[in-house]
Amino acid sequence: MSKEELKKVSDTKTTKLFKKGETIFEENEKLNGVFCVRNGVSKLSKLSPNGKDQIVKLASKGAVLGQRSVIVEEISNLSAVALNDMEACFIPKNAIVNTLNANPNFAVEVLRHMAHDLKEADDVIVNMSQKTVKQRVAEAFIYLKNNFGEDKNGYLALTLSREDIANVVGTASESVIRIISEFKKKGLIKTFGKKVAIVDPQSLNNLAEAI
Amino acid sequence: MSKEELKKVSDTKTTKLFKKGETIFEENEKLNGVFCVRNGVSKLSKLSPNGKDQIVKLASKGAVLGQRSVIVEEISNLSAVALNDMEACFIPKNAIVNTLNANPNFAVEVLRHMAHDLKEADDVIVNMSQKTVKQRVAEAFIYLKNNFGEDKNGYLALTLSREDIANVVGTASESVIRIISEFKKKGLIKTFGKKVAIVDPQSLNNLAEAI
DNA sequence: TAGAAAACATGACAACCGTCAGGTTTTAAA
DNA sequence: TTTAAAACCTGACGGTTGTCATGTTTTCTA
Repeated sequence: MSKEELKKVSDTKTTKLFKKGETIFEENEKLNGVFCVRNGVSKLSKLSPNGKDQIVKLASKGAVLGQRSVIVEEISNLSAVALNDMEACFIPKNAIVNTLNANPNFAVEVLRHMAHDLKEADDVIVNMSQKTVKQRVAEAFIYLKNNFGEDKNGYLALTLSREDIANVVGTASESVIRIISEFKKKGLIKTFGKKVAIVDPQSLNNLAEAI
Repeated sequence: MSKEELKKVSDTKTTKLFKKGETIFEENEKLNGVFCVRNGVSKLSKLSPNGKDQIVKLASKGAVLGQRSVIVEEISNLSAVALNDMEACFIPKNAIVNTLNANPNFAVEVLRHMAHDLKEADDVIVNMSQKTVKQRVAEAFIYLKNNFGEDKNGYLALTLSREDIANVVGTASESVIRIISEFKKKGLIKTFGKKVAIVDPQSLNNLAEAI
């Protein structure tokens, strides 16, 4: 969603706080507005019939949660949970709808944003179906580095539990744990508690992209 | 894309014909317009680094090909190939852009459509990552029935090669072949040449959805 | 701070699935 | 119609990955 356009609306709104682990909204919930992330990171996930959670997207500062469902006026197809303490402002549905109608450029802005999301989703589909679990874990680390950066010591700024990594990658947490220890042995990454640091980005990337 | 809105534009355009197997556009191609499917079915696929093609979507009558790329003004992230003889009309980029700006409702219509695609993509991600190949093949047959129907003899109206099914499901063609013969033995489906008919929809559905 | 709960870790094992290799059948083209 | 190519099919085999079981460490809370 357009930062400029949305800023006008969101600046008038108060900020809500969500603690780590708190649910922002659930799957199949009727949303009467969207949440604009000011701070922190949220996981957007969907429950599979087999009872496992699949994380579809990680949303951080600037991202808008629930816009898809609000626009098509459907119940949410995803649930949103805070991965760390979050600040987000709530924008009621009618504010969105009004702006969409009043400002023609706004719709196009939102459209562009959703088109981008759609492309990313296509990429995820290809990765999920064509790559091995090991490749996907490697890619997840690269993604985390590119999108959330590293702390002063070179560790990934966003720390996910093994379980969450498994839910991003679509595998079992045991597999993630095993792959992490394999990557450590090979000198591709290092860890400190739950934190992960990429040691050899080149090799990790080769592994993720290669045949 | 809105049928009403688009109809105004598309009716003024002549129809292009594509033979079975013919390429409509390729990945990384710069598109200067979109294709509106009048007849026939196209596969939209993306090449994975491992050299395999992943079919992301099947587009039939009423679908618009290339709109995502045209809207964000990027080169195409997918390639489009005709699965059978097709009729499609070409709508140049500027016609789209003009209509987007001129008609505020049009943008919202397109937005809704893209929001729908995005939800479907999310579902595909979950299926790909959480279901077994067997479940995905079962689901593919159900999908083909629901979206393209059956012929007078009860066979799926859209006949895909084993290879194409494999590319939809994200597996090897051998696996698809093996699973098809297993489904036949179990009385879930029957085949006639390349054609497939669903014999026991209930059991097939259970298999696709179950734990 | 102690105890409980959650997260992390590792081994064993079987099922799943991709690959290779060899066939047969179907399709398309000469 | 003959021939070549493509598609289909099956078996064998090994690597990958999910599951279960069990133990350790970390985190949370009373």
